[in-house]
Amino acid sequence: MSLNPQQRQAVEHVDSPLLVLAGAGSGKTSVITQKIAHLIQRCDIPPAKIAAITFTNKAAREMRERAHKLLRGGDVEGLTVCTFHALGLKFLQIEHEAANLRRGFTVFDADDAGNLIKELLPKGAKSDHINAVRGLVSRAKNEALSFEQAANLAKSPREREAADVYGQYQKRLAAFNAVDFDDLIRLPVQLLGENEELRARWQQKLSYLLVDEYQDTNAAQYSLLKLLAGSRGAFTCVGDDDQSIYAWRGADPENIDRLGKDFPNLRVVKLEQNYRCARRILRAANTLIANNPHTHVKTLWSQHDEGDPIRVFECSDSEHEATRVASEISFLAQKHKTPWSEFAVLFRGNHQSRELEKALQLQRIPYHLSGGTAFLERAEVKDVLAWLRLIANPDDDAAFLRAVAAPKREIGGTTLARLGEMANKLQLSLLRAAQRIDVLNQLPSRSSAAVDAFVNLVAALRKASTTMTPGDLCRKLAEDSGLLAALRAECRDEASFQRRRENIDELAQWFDAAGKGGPGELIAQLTLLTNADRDSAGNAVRLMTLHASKGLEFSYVFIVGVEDGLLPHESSIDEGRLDEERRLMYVGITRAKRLLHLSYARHAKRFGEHIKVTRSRFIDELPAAELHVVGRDAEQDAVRHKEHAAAAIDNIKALLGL
DNA sequence: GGTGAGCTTCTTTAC
DNA sequence: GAAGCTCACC
Repeated sequence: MSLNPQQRQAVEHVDSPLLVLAGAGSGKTSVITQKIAHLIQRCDIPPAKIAAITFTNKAAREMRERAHKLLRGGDVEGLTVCTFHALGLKFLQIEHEAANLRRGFTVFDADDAGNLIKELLPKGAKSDHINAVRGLVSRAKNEALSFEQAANLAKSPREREAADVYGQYQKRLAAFNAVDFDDLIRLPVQLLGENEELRARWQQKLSYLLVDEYQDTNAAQYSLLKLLAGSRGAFTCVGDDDQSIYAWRGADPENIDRLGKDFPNLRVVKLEQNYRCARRILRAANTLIANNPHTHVKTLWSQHDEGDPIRVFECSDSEHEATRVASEISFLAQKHKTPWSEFAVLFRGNHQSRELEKALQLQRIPYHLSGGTAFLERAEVKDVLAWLRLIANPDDDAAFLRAVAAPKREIGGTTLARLGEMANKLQLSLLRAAQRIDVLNQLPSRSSAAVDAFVNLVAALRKASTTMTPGDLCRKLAEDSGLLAALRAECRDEASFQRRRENIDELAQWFDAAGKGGPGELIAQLTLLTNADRDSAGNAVRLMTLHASKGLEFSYVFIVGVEDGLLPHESSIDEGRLDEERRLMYVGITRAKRLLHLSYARHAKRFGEHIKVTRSRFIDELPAAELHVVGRDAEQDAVRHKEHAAAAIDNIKALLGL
């Protein structure tokens, strides 16, 4: 692993803050991992005092693996490689007292948070409205504003309303002994900002910080970086303004320029040699991104071959498109003897994966859907998690409400409303209120017996939790709560019951593997994970969103749904945010090492209706000379592919002896 | 208090 | 065209 002069500079410069402007495929992960090695081996910094921050868990895992490979053995003991959010969580778990949190506090996921906001708004509020408020609250938090500050800064009635909701929302979170994702950054920033002793201690704890995907930091994350780094400025930020694709969640690429102002001794290194893409792919990417305004001009170049032209598939509809992509993958994999894992299919929205999965299954191509939170969103997994949350944190009302109905135990809306009222009056959480005899006595005898039975069950499990591992607790609770029995009754056939049982078991296994920590700590970590991070993908075609693909590379990349309305997305067109959509396309294109496929459908089904579709304006922005458009005769091709698919079904039937 | 028929809304993107 | 929600009925 040899470094070019710029990369070497980036690795060896440690005397002052460093910003690395790293183009796509310019080897920035190598730079970061090599720099970790350099800091440990040459600068004698203990690994436990180094933190490398990434944006996705997937990226964190990959970097950790590469660092381990590079350093071998115990040299990496204690090294922190995680996301900003995971770092914030770790901080809060250690400093929970300063944050006014009790041990085992809950991290609300986006769903929990959304439900809570919905509750705080007048009943029957439109979902637009709810989302708008939720967005505004989140934005205020991403700017590390307290609700008082947000109220002072509010300009419109809507912002004032949101600030007001923000205040109530925080009160509820505090009552639940819970935080949300945004708090994982905001609270550490607040605490470090106002508590000098704490700040000094953490600055002492961490001697060097490395931040990947720096262009995606928001105001709160930037503050966190500054607070942790302190005046020493012992950090390296690596980023690429052309790959900034998270403005919608508060990322501010201006943070790149801010760095130079806040740290006048900042050193800047540019990495412009691309080691990934064939030249034609790189030319296409450069041409596309040239349509965006730039403050930092980079010119990416590559020593690779020209490569094949970029192929553009015109399809009749998304089913046709999926079938065609699957066929092409099958064909290329055989022709070039390439493992499946060198293929990726990228799309704009998660819902687009369905059709692709169907087509891949039909052609018996192994695939792995990454990103998304499908696993954690399964009903049975959420149920078990709700129980665990409630056991770890008796004030978690959201968990109470889910657990109490999983399975059904004769406690319905009326009883819960009554219980909620009394809990409110007594300023207690639902579970604590339900534990009181005076409260139970106010309920009809049948209901109070049911509630009492539930409370006792939780107490028994809670007691059990002190002597068993979280994994075993998981299994015990699924049994004792009656969840498994209800699941068995609910499922029509044995196979689907087994599948769902396995999901619960997988959760238990995750806890077994996660090792140390009480259930509360572990659930909090789990909440931050997405599907991609749970299991190794093995030799399978990767299916993921364009956002999730950032930082990865594949020999063969297919981008599907390259249509106006999808990519660029409708709402981005409406709000005039085309630049970010273009960067998203740029990210997708630059994932490809050898061959890039773009495809679009001419007809689509939207909300059940058929509509006509125009191909993406971004395709027209690509240099025509690098493109090879295939399948203009889409209708005829669709028929061919349907026949192909039918034949595939026959094959499977034959194999199964049907 | 639980259940199913019929209604609406929904599609960005992620920690 | 699915998932979630409301409301009437058991």
